[in-house]
Amino acid sequence: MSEIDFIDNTFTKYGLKKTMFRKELYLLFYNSKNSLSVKFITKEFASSVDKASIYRALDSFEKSGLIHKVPDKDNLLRYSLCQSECKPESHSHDHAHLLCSKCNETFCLNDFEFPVIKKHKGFIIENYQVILEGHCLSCQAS
Amino acid sequence: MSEIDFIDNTFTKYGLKKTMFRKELYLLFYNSKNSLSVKFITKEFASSVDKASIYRALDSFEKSGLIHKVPDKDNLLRYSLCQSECKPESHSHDHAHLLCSKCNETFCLNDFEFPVIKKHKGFIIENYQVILEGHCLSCQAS
DNA sequence: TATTTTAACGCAATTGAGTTGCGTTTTAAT
DNA sequence: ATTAAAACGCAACTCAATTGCGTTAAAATA
Repeated sequence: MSEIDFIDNTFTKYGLKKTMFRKELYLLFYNSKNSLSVKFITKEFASSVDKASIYRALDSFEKSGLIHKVPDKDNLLRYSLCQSECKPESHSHDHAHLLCSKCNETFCLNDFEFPVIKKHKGFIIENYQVILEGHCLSCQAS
Repeated sequence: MSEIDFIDNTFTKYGLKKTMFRKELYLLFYNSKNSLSVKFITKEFASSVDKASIYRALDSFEKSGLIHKVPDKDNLLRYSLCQSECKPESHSHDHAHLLCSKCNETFCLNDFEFPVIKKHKGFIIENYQVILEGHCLSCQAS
């Protein structure tokens, strides 16, 4: 299956309208190992796409379960492709995120194991968010 | 020791200038069980204090090790009193935070234990941030 | 294929949290 | 009492993110 067909199928599956820009945006996520910041995406599309369209597309991708928000040191919007199957109303992102304090990049640690606790001192815990701050591989070398 | 004396001592200890507003702000933290948002603080001081002064005071409190940032669902600034002894350049906040998705309140879980991992797949981990989303005690009743 | 419906788009204006510059006031040091 | 330093109020500003609206492109229907 070609790249184009793959995207078409994915968009059909998730009920997304197939516009030029949105297909290219998805491709950007697909070809990227890490998460993408709005700033990066904006640069990538230069002046060809309005920022409002970018924000709306990201929002729509997230709502449909294609991408998910990832934490950012400066509290800016940043997204990453969902690894597992996510649905509009049920994202399952119990994986941890690593924030590299040198390059400021965010990595999804999909295989990071964390003890699941449902209750703590009466609190009912439904969701985890684990952020690990440290140094990524490429930043240790330098 | 009276409340006033206590605040005076604390400010002397942390090298903070004793202004009327800052002492009241500290008292607000001291008398509050949970973390405080800037919005709440602003309302509390109504129009008597400028928002710039609030932001500057919070910043100064944090830098001196009196309060620490806590996560917020909407990524807004929110602070909480440091429990343990913190110093300007060495905050130790390895406790988890609970975000109640009903009342949107944030709680410090100072006694929450989690495994300390220094390395994961080559990443060097220096700091943790654990956020538990769920329901607090008072919101379970309703 | 032509027509209608629906959602995405571009553009401009707006929001709102947080910051900064600056002259003035208050606190602390001398 | 005088001087130095930090905090204050006010206004202007920054910048990410959002919203309104008329236009354009994609999907549904005839």
